[in-house]
Amino acid sequence: MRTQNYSKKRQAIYELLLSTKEHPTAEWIYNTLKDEYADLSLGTVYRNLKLLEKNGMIKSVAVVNGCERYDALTSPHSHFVCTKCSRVIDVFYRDEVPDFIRNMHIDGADRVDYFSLIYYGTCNNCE
Amino acid sequence: MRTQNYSKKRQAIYELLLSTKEHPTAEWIYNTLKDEYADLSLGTVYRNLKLLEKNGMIKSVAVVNGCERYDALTSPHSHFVCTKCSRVIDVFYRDEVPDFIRNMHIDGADRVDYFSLIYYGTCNNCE
DNA sequence: AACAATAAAGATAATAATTATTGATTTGTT
DNA sequence: AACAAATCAATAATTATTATCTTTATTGTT
Repeated sequence: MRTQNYSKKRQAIYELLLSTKEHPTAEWIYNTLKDEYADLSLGTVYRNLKLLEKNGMIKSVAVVNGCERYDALTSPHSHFVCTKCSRVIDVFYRDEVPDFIRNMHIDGADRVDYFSLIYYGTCNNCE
Repeated sequence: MRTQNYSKKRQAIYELLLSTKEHPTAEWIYNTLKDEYADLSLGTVYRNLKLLEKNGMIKSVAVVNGCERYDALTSPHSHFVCTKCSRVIDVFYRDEVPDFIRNMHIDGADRVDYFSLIYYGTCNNCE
């Protein structure tokens, strides 16, 4: 039987995403993995990110400076984006918040599937 | 005296944004205005959007399908994005929501300046 | 283990949105 | 009117991403 994720490189991309809290870009993943996989190509990274996203194994959490940022942590949480260094940090909300937000009436919407809550500001590293 | 916004075209871009709830892209603005301003160029639209944004007169509210969407309504509110037709709809939350969110503790953040809350789903038009 | 079928990859070209450059034009001030 | 600064159009350049196409890797079956 053919499993969903049998290729070495796809597996490496997924595991790298699982192991980091960087919420990396395709470029970052490519640069990180090309030491181990010398023949890796950027197109492969993009292709597999799209594929993993479609399978629900990873999520695109934000577009920062025109670059898509990915996360293998798919449980509901939000993010903080540093407007100086573009760092993306996980934010876990208390249970009440999603309910509060979820009950919002939206005029013109037929069905709400999900929402994205992103904070912007300055991170610790940027003082 | 030279006011901040004295050029005809910049004024037209700003007023168009004020008059619509489309949350348009640069392209949309360009196409809408080029009837009246035959010699308008797309670069001018981009340049002035950046400028108006820097002046705080407009806001970038989301990136939908890789396109930046702008809004002249700068009072705090959030948005609904239709994942089928890319329509962007204003969502006005109760006053408590910002407070509730603002009190959230974010580990790694030094200062939170603002946040963005975006809902995704299907709009009325897309049934 | 070998083979054929299929999936995945690399290399490269193509898109698409946005930004930068440059030289001409408009605007406000003297 | 003349001058300087701001703005613009046109165009070229960037940058992130996607598509194409040929080759290589992986899998299930014999």
